[in-house]
Formats: sequence, structure tokens, C-alpha cells
Amino acid sequence: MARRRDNDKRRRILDAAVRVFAKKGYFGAKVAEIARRAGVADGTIYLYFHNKEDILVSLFNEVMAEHIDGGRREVAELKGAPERLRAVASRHLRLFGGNRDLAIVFQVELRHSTRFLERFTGSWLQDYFALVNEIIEKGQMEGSLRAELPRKVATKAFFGALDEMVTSWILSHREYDLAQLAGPVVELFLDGAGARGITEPRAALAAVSSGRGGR
Amino acid sequence: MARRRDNDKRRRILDAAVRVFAKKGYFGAKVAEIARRAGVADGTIYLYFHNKEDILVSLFNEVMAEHIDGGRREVAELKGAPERLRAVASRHLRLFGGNRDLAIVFQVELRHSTRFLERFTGSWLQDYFALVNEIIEKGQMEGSLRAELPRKVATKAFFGALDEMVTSWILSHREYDLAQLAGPVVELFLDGAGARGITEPRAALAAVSSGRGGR
Amino acid sequence: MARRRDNDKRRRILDAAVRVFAKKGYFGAKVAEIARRAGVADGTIYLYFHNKEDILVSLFNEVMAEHIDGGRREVAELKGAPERLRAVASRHLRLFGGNRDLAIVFQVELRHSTRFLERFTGSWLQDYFALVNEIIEKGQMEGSLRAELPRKVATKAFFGALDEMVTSWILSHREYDLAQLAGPVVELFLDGAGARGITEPRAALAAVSSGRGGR
Amino acid sequence: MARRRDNDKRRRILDAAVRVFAKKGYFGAKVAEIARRAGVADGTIYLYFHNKEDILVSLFNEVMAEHIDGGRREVAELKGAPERLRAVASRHLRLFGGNRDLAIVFQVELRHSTRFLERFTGSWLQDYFALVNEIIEKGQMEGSLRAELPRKVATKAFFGALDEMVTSWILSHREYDLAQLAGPVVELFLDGAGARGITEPRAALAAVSSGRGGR
DNA sequence: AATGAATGAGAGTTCATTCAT
DNA sequence: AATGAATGAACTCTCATTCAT
Repeated sequence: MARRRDNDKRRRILDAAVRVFAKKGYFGAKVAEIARRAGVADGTIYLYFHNKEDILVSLFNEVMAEHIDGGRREVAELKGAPERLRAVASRHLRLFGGNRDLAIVFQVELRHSTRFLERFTGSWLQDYFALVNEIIEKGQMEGSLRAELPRKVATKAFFGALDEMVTSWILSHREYDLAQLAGPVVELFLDGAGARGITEPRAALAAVSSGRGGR
Repeated sequence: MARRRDNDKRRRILDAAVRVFAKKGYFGAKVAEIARRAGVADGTIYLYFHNKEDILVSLFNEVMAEHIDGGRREVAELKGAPERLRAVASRHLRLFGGNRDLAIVFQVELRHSTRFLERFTGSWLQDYFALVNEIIEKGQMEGSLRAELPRKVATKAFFGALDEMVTSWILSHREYDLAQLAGPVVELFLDGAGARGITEPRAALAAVSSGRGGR
Repeated sequence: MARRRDNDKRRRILDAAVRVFAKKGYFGAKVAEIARRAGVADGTIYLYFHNKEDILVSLFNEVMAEHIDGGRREVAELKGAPERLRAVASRHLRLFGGNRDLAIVFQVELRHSTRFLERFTGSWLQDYFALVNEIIEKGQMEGSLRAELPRKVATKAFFGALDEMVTSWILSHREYDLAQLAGPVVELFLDGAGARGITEPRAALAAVSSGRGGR
Repeated sequence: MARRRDNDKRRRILDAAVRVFAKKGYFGAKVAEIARRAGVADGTIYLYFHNKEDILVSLFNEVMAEHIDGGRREVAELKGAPERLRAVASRHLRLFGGNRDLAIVFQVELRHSTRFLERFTGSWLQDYFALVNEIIEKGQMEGSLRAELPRKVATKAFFGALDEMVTSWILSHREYDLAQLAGPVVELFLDGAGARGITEPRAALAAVSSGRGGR
């Protein structure tokens, strides 16, 4: 079952699935159409996947495994949380910005049910969060990130921001380069939206807002 | 009197729908079950809604109309972008934190298809974004937010962060108060995650801002 | 579920099912064809039956409940095992002889799987065997049947003989009255095939055969 | 040598088929499983059999050809209908009693459709009936069986009784020796179940036959 | 002769929606 | 206005059979 001869066929099915899931949605996608687009018979799908859901799950697992692995390797070679976060953001936005159909499947189909969302969250999303969390933690230790930062909230906010960039991009009818948003997003994440000081515009505000204390 | 009964029935159907959609997902939810839970006959549903999707759409429209309206009124009474953003965030997290089923439906079912997501994004999400965007714009004019901030990115990041808080909360098995995350999220949004160190370009400011004192 | 309005519709489905099962066999019968013949929509079948198998099971249960009940009542009014066995045999052969399709379904479809056969045997066939067994037991007590007769074997042999008459009749292309075989079958069962004696032809043999002894 | 290997493979397929048909039923049995159990590839089955049904048909034909042939030879060496019937019954019950899977296939799968039953009845069952019929006819001529006996009915009743013993044995969860029922069945067939009492028409005979002593 | 990956027709069942009452 | 029995289109998955190797 694992080692079927035609590995290319499996790939063709997955590619076709991305296209069809993106266009029709998981429930609207017919297995027969995936088969047709992949150039195989309906039944052939079931030689490579247990069932329709398994196609979607395999898609996630394989794309994500590679994405996170690559992310870890890339991050390991960089110094400092800012650079690392920039790398993660850029990688995230490039992954989806380079393949609109894949983006749609991940942003939309991934969430088509609580059960599915849970499964997804419990597996690779956890890894992804762990990666970001580690970067933040090290950033705090090295002093590039604020020590009192609540890490969990920061991780979710970082991911949530990227996630929303992708979703907005999918739905936008203007064609723009998703990846170029990596810089602004990371900058906003690092510097915040608030103004600061007088000489530099942020200074004054910084004085005011500094009273917030502990929380 | 007849009108009153009608509205009550419509309300019961919507309430039942939230519960069933949250538990089974939109596609897994059977109209018959919604009817059963609402205590009406299957056919009665169609006296109040055009079809299954219309139930979900009506749900969104009505909840959101009230949510955004209330948000606008609340924001109008506050001064300064920071306070306003805090109000929006708090309101957002309280809405969902107070009704897990509603949260599930909004976080999950809302996104079950590109078509649905588009429809949703094109209507009230646009309004929501407009509200946040206005707050940011005014914040920039009044000087509380950085003038060079890219507004669109900031709006999406703000929403994305809140959105991810809700999604994580739904999936978390620990019971915690979602609304209490409003403060940290807004703070992070305003101040950013980066430290204001010496070797960093923002060194001078960091020294100033450390004196910021209580809000 | 139990009390649906149109009881006639249920009957029509069962009648159609007998015809279709008889012609095509259980596995060859399509639910759609049963629906068509019953003059209802495909889905309607499932308002009255859980699934395809339930149609067949219901058919058996209902026909048999009535058949055995009637048999018990008829037997209760008769005196002596011979008369009673004659009544049972006659009833059995009339039931199937009067409805070839029903006979086919019972002789053939009933046995299409071990699981099905077991289910059937464990329920009404057991009742049927019990009825015959009781008749034999009383016959032994009243002296009309040989006391040393192994009752279980006799019961099975009696049923097996009737059963084979029905099966042969179904497969025979000559049209003959199945019910008229009741007399010969019961007579054979009671008197045996062996010849007896001298004055009456059986006498001598009886003497001879008596030597067969113990075995 | 090649021939030998072939025959062995064909035999392995048939053996596997008996096991699988018995366990799953004809329709539930998958050709792939038969192949797996036989230790051959799926496609290999089709080098030895035309199709799935042909496996079942071949099974019947081969088992039955040998069974009836052996029966004829055995019968030819015996004298008198009683002994011959006893031989047939014993052989019948031993065949199945010695191989539960084979019994299941013959009792159950044989009857899975009218078409199949007809085919089976038209071929070897006819031969089997002919064999029994001949024995009875000769028995009538030699005087051991009642001359007025309706031969067809008697043949069917004899077979039906044996058949039911096998079916009951398959379904019984108690393990008992099926072959030992040959004696009782034949005795019942020859002597009948009826007592030879005083008030009964066969009174005189009964007195005689009572001397036959216990079985 | 043997393999086993590929085929593709086929059917049971569900369920949103309708409409006669 | 309300009912709920009836509808029937639609779709996943299975598996006997084939055929290139």
C-alpha cells in the first residue's frame, strides 16, 4: 500500500485535488472530477488514498511537513529573532503566494469542520506554533524581544496576522505579491502600531503608554 | 401577536441552527435536526428561510449587524485610537467568548467555501475592516499611531490576531476567559514585540519609553 | 417510524419486493426497481424500511408470524398427530403453492448467506420446529406415533421433506398443484417406505426388517 | 511437471475458495481474497477459471462428480434397497460432516439464486435423484419397499430429510457427528413415524412389527 | 505462465426541499 | 401558518476483470 509503483500517479492525484478542492470546496469536489483531472480512473484514487478525506489530509501532511522542516532549517542558520521571524513570515507568504489554489485549500478547506480543524491544529499547527514560540523565547533571552511579552499571545498574534494576510489575498481581486507583505507584518509585529516620542514621532506616546505597568 | 409568535419561531430556528451547526458543521447538519431542536416541522423552516444556506447567512447578518453597530456606537463615545482598539478587541472577544457555539460557527462554518467566505468578506467583514481602518486613520491624525503605518496591513493584522485568539480558544480544551486576552493583544499591537535596546536602532527611544508610567 | 400514515404504501413495497427478489435474487435486485414497481420514489422505501435487507427481513417476519400463528390455531382444533401433521403440511404447501414468487424468495433468498440463514433459523424456524415437535410429542403420548421415535430427527425430516417439495416445485417447469403433495408426504412420513408383511404386503418385511436390530 | 504444478495451483484456488465462500458467502467473497489465500496473484485465478462464478460451479461439479460416482459404485456392491439407502445417506452425511466449510458452501451458496439453483438441479442433483429413484424402484420390484409408494415424492422426501440434517448441523452450535444420523433417518424413512396400534387400521401389522425391537 | 496495477460501471442511501392537507 | 410524508438527484466507494510487462 505504501510502495505502489507509480509514484507520479499519486502526485498527479494530489495536484488535481488541490485544483478541484480550491475551485469547488471539499464537499463540492467530486472524486470523479479529481480522477478525471489527474487522468486516472475513479477507482485508481483508492489505490493511493483510503478515501476522499485522506486525499485532503495527505495534502496537508505532506505540504506542511516539508514547509515546517524547511522553516526549521532556514531559521537555524539565522541569527536573532527579528531575522528569524522575517524568514518565517516570508516563507509562509511565499508558500501560499506562489500557489493560489494551495492557499485556498489551506485557508478554507482546512477549516471545514471542527473535527478537521482539531486534527490539523493538533498536529502540524502545533509544530508551527512551537517553532515561532522558540524563536520568541530565544529572542527574549538574547534581548531582541521584550522580556515581559506573553509568548503564547504573541505567537498566536503573529500567526493570526500572517493567516489573515493570506486569506485577504485570496479574496482580493487585485493581483499583488503576497510575499512582499512579510516585511511590513514583521515590522508591525516588532515595533507595534503606536507612535513614540517627540523627536522621532514615537517618543511622546512612549512616555504616556509606559505607565501600563504589569497587567 | 401573530407577528410576535413568528419572530419567536424564527429566533428558535436560528438558535437551534447555531447549536447544530456548531456540533455537526454546516454540511453535517441536517435541516430536520434543526427543525426538531427548534420544535417545528421540517417544512416550517422554509417559511422563514429560503434554504439551508439562508439560515447560516441570516445568522451571520443578524449577529454581525448588531455587533458592528454596537461597536460603532461604543467607539464613537471613546477618545483616542488605543482606547477604541481596546474596545473593539474586547467586544470581539466577549461576543465569542460568551457563546462557544456561536464562535464555532463563525470561526469554522463561515469559511466552509470560497464562495461563502467571499460573500461574508464582501459584506460585514468589510464593514468591520472599515471600522478598524477608520480608528487607525484617526489615530494617525491625532498622533497616537505611527503615521507611516501601512493601514491595510495593520487592519488585517489586528483582525487576524483577534481571529486567531478565538480559534485557539475554541480548540483549546482548557477553559479560560477569552475576553481577558483583549488587553495583551492590543498592547502587543500598539507596542510591538521588539525590545528597545541600546544597540538596536531605536535605542534612544527605548530609554525614554521606559519611564512611560501608568495608564 | 412505526406508525406512518400510508400503511398501504408499505404493503405495496413488500409486494414489489417479493416480485423483484424472486426474479433477480436479493443481490441482483435493485432498490430502485422495487421502488418503481411499488410506484414510489426511491427514498420513500427508506421511510418504511431501514435498508434493503430490512425489506427482506420484514417480509419473512410478517409472512411467518402469520403462517405460524395460523398453524397453531388450526392445529389446536384438530385431534391426533396424523391429522395435525396433515394440517401443517397442507398449510405449508398451500402457502407457497399459492404464491410462486413468495416461495422462491423463501426457498432461495432466505439462504443467501450463513448470517441470514442463522437469523432466520434462530427466530421463526425455531417456532416452526417447536410446533412440529409438540405435535410429535403429543402423538407419542397419545399412542399414534411410535414412542421410541427420535423427535428431533423426525421433526427435521418432516420439515426437510416439505421443504424439498417446495424447492422441486419451484424448479419444475411442469405446473402442478403443490398442495396435493401434502397427503403423500404425510403418509410416507407416518407409514414409511418399507414394505410390511404377507397378507398386507408390508407384513413380511416388517418381520424381516425387525432383524436389523441394534446397529 | 508443468501440468502438475498447474493442477496443484487450481486445487489451491478451489480450496481457498471453499474457505472464503464459507466464511463470507459468495457475494461477500472477494476474488482477491481467494487469490491471497491460494497464494497466487489475482490475475492468475483467471487463467484457471473463467470468472468468479466458474469457481463455484467447478467446485460443485468436481465434488459432486466424485460423490455420485462413488455412490453408484458403492450401491452397486450392496443388496437390497434398505442397505443401499443407508449407504447413500451415510455417504451424504459423511461428505459434509467431514468438511464444514464444504457443507456451508453446498447448503448455502448453492442456493443463492434461482438461476444457480436451476443449473445445479438440472445437472448433478438430477443424477443424485436418479440414483435414489433407481434404488427405490428396485426396492419395489424386489419387495423391500412398498409397491404403491409414489417414487418421486419418496425420492424428494429422502433427499429433503438428509438435506435438512446437514443444514441443521451447520447452524447448530453444538458439535456432533453428522454421519451418525444416517441410521435414524433411513429407519424413519423406511418404517415411518406412525405407531402400529390396535385402533389404527394397521393394527395387525403393528403387532408384528413391534417385535422388531429397539433401535 | 504469472503478475498486480489499473480500470470503470454500478447501486445503496441521504437529505434538502416541496406541497397537499 | 403549519405540517411531515414524499420526492429523486447525486455521489462515494467496491471489486470483478483486464492486460501490459
